[in-house]
Amino acid sequence: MSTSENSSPFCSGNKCPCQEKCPLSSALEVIGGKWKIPIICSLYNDGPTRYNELKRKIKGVTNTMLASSLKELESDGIVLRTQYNEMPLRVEYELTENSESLIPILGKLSTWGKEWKN
Amino acid sequence: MSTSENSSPFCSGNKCPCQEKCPLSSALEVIGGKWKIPIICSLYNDGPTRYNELKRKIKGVTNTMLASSLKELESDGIVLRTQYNEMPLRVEYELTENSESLIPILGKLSTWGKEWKN
DNA sequence: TAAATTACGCAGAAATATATGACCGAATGC
DNA sequence: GCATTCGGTCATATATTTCTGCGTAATTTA
Repeated sequence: MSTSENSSPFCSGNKCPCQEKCPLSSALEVIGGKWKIPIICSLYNDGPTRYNELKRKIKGVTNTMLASSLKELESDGIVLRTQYNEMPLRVEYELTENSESLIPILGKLSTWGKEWKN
Repeated sequence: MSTSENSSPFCSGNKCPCQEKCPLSSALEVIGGKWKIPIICSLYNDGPTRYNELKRKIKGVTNTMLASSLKELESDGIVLRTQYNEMPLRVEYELTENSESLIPILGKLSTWGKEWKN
């Protein structure tokens, strides 16, 4: 079987197994880690949420992890941080429009996960 | 906003943010880790492959990681290990039928990853 | 006869991810 | 006056993941 122009559905051309970073691995890095999915899920379910509210909702998360995960999600364009300079300070996190295209994919992965467990 | 019967597309009912393990996180555990995607990708592209051939194709992988990743994928039902008692020993790895439903989802995640990068 | 191939296993080290608990300054409620 | 809330930061500790290098037994190749 020659790896010609016929490219894999998820790896770039015949470069796979991935010598260079394949887009799938990149995508998995964005949503990987212990707390990213719970964060995305919570924001999707409840809309804009303040930091401490998020912390209360996501059981077990620490300040360190919540703050760093939010930062990564923000720099990856999944989460939008909005700061209102009231007193006390109000900061709200929500999903970006860009991330909307990700949700149905996660839904399918979730369904697969359910079925795969039997 | 009350979290009633209206359930999230990828988390189980109103249990999310995930107190119990959500199926999406479970799914991500199956394909997570540094080498799982390259392995799945290689097996998908090239079909049944022997251990050392796989090792040559997946650049940078060590015996420890390749062996342990293959074992996990096998116990998760993604990869099938077939041993032929010839001399020298021949062992072939390939994707299971069960895993076929996963491929198009990974494809979409990959597409998302590509677009997300711009 | 020596070297390479086969499919890995193992111990220990290094790198990365995650957790713990204290702390910040301004404001508010008791 | 004291504790709490706001949204985090920081240093350190632990846990998990991944890497390094070596070893195996049978067999084929040079």
